[in-house]
Amino acid sequence: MTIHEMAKKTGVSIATISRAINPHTREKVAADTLLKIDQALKKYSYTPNLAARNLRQSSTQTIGVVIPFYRDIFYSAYYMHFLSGVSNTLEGSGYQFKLLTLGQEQKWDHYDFRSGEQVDGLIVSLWFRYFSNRRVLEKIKVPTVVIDDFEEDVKTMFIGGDHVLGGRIAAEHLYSHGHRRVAIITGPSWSRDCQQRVKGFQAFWEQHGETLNQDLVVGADYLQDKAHEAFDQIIKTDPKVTAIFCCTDIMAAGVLERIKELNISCPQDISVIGYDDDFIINARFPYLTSIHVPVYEMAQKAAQYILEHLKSKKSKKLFAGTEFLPVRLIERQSVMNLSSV
Amino acid sequence: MTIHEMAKKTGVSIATISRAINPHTREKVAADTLLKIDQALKKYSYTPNLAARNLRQSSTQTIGVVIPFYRDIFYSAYYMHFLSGVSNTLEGSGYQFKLLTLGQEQKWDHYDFRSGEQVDGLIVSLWFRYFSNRRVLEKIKVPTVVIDDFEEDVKTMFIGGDHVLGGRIAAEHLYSHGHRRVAIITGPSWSRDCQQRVKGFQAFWEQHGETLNQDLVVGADYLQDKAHEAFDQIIKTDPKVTAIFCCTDIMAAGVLERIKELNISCPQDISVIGYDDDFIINARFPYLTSIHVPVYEMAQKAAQYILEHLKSKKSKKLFAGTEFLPVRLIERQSVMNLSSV
DNA sequence: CTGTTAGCGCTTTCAT
DNA sequence: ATGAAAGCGCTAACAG
Repeated sequence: MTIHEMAKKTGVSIATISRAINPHTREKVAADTLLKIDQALKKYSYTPNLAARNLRQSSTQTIGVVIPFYRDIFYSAYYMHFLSGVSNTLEGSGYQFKLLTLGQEQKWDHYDFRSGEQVDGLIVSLWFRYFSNRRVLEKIKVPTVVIDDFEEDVKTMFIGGDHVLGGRIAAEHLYSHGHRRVAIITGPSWSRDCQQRVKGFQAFWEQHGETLNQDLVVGADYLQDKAHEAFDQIIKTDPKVTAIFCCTDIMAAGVLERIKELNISCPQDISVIGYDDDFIINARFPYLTSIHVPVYEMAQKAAQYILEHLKSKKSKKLFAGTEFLPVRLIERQSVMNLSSV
Repeated sequence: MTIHEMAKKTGVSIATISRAINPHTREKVAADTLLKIDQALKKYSYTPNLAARNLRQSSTQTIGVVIPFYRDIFYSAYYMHFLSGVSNTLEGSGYQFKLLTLGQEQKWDHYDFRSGEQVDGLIVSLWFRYFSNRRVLEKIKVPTVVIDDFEEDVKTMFIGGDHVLGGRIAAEHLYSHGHRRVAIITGPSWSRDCQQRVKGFQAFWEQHGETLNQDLVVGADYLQDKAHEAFDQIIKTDPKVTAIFCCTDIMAAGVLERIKELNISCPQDISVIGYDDDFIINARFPYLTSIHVPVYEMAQKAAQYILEHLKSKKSKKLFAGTEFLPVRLIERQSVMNLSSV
């Protein structure tokens, strides 16, 4: 069923059919003609050929979602929340989303991010620096919003969590619970996210007249196993540490495991606070106090921005800006209140 | 950059450019011309307009993946494995995949599953009967493979787990560990999956001269909470039950919770065997013996079938058939060996 | 080996 | 309010 066939069936021209099937031109066709056409459309269950439409309009009505596609990452619920957010805001907008999975960086080159090509807009998750190649981002020619981590000098919209705030919140929670000798387990050095968390934490700490022993800020590369060692090192450096701020739930999980191995207990002997509010980790250690990052909302916002930009075709140039959404503390039972003792 | 512009730049015709950019026609172009063209392509970073190509070839080079998109479901790792499987087999095939999320059934009507329209093929997950609307499936005009659950009379390819086998394996495991008084917690009555599991279990049981008290086969609607009640009912019916086969890990989790509440222990006091080998549940109850369903492989196979069918354009008609992949026991520590006592 | 040409199905001026 | 016609960028059949 093409538009031509429909024209023949109804005895009008293809132009009229076209007007009838496009919401914004429907009013230009007479009511009775419309009726006739609609009936025929239903009768022959006609649907327009999108490729033709896309070609003609140089747009695809789909926005691409780029995420790294490795087992470990993907199985965290993080991207599920992310996809839900995108999906739900796109629903009913007339836009679809297409998942562009990103195995190796080289795959980027296969995509050509021009308008009307494959996608009209893009939401890119740059959780891992590995993938955040400026050269690639600069090639993109459609409105893009970057999630999670960004390149300072690339002009795109960025939406992320306010991790300075997160670090601050963690610090405050520990501080208000009477902890003074604390340690931090952070991620790899390139991780801007972790830097921010640590920064926020330290800022609070110093503002309250405490000094943080820099030897107690140890990295564990986002790795659960490495957190074991990090914990050992911390304990060796200062056996009297009462709390550990882990920049990632996965590393917190490592600490919790190690703690169990060593037959000491959390929070009685030592407090732990995580970051990410990771569903999976939370299933294993349902008592882990953590900082929740609003991925779902981030995704929603990202999709909304792109939608708005696409609909108001005023400016051709890509928008830019950064937005940091507040994170919040999820208090569970892994932090001991020392003050009340 | 269009093909015309490239033709002008290189001084050849658009036909030659077209030949050069399509792998299967490259050999028809002279080596030196090819060189010249390739340089120009790179220089101007030309990429063909997919909409035009799709229109011309009536194909989209993308296959659609339809999954229900509700928070609870989506956050189980099940669909992550599923997507990984699809993604990985599609990688390098020239096909992309597009995630079609399915909120309300009505959304189906928005999609028009004709070849060259939006997708060239379809992988549909019908985990929930709710979504499996025959009318809709029959509308689909591209090669389709259905995953998880199927309509008996709709002619499509189906790939699922062999759940009769799964039930059998569970039964055998319990039996060989000396259990004779057992109960089953099953899903909602419409669930074909659960029916099969129960069927397999019962078949084994009867083959070994045992009779299964039908009052001990209770439903819990796939719900964790309802499994609490189901457990209570079982215990009330027969306090001497030694093992429970749960048709779903999520229901097993409910049982495990209830057991803990009642201050009895698994497997010492009662054995539990789950089904699905659910990552999330396994994080919480790492000792739960369960039946693993090879989702990843199912997805791979589904993608492969579609790919094959698409590449050999011999038959236009959709293929059909059913394939049940073997499931396997993942033995952990929730089943007590009564024989060795 | 290369070029010319038709046309995929649609939207959109421009006439009427 | 409707129709005629151009053309989006590409591939494939045909001719040379």
